[in-house]
Amino acid sequence: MDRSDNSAHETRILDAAERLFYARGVQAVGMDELRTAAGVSLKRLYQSFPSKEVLVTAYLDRRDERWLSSLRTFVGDGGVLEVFTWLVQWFGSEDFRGCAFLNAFGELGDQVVRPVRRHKDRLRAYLRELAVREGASDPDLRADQLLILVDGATVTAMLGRPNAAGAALRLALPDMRG
Amino acid sequence: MDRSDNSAHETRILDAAERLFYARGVQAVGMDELRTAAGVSLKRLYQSFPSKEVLVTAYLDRRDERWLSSLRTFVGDGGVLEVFTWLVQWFGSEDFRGCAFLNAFGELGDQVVRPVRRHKDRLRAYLRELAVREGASDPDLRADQLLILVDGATVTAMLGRPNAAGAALRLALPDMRG
DNA sequence: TAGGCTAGAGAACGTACGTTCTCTAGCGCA
DNA sequence: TGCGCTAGAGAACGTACGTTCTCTAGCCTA
Repeated sequence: MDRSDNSAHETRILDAAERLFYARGVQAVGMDELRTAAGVSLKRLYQSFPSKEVLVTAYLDRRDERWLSSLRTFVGDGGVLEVFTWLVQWFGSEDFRGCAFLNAFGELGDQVVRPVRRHKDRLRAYLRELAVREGASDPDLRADQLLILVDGATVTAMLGRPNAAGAALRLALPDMRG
Repeated sequence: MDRSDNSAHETRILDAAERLFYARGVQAVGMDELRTAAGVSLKRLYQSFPSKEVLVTAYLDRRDERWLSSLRTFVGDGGVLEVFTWLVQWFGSEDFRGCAFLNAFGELGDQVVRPVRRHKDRLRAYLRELAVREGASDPDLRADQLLILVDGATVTAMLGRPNAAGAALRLALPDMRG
């Protein structure tokens, strides 16, 4: 079995891990259930990821990559308005359950602080780019504020408030109409 | 042993539960460690709270009560500025580790959704009072926005950004100086 | 065809933990 | 003094789960 097959297995494992960990939390999902969902043997699962902790980190890192690049692609040359439009779509998706990174941190604490912080740092860096692009007078403050609005809207939406993204958008762009 | 002694035990148990659950998460703390920290026997622990799930709910409900009444007391006749001043103090406290309710929800999901939602509903109701008091034209929207700012600042502060409360305050009161 | 390598299925192992049970010491009271 | 009640300490039980081990079937090669 060659390298490309191996990474195909890793992909299947990470797909299952993301679906299950995000939907139900890390500790609620056992390695055995994960093996079944991924359709690989326990042996191969442990060959690909030598412990659950390693798998959790890999899950978060890949989610960071994909989540941010989905956002970037959607926003394109746009700005803050497009960010919140993307959030509305995300919040409305069937399996939305808040921020995977905040949830993981609440559950596992220091054990995942590195990938969680990395994700939020990268998100903030992107928001700072947008702040610069829109000509903010203090891009660092603006980035902090946008991060607060994105995370605040996300956790509020998680608990079922329908209009979280809209309310946050009006704080981000107070001069908007509508 | 009479009723008042019993509730003294419950207080000791809830004190230990709050300290340990908040600091390390619910699943990371076993009933045995909790018993030791509270200084009661396992038998009494289970007499007071017949299962861990019941104890977790009681912990959250009591924290809701105390957290909100601490905020209310501090704010007094004041307004949004005082809310964020209180947040700054909270964020700076030694054992701050984000919002106990959001952390519990990330960890336990539907199992705690009732007390978590209850807490956020009560917080939003209080913020709506403040919105009315300050003469907001749309108190419901204003309450949603303040809730987003409070929660957003809390999770951002949890991950180590120093000025979260300040940045949020400037969104809440854009005309503030300083 | 024989031999050995690989991979999968799942049994097995060790540990942790929620919950219950047992044993004993002390105390109130006849 | 003897009896019974209570409470505490911690052993014990059952289960779940992370991780490793075993067994077997198939396949590649000489």
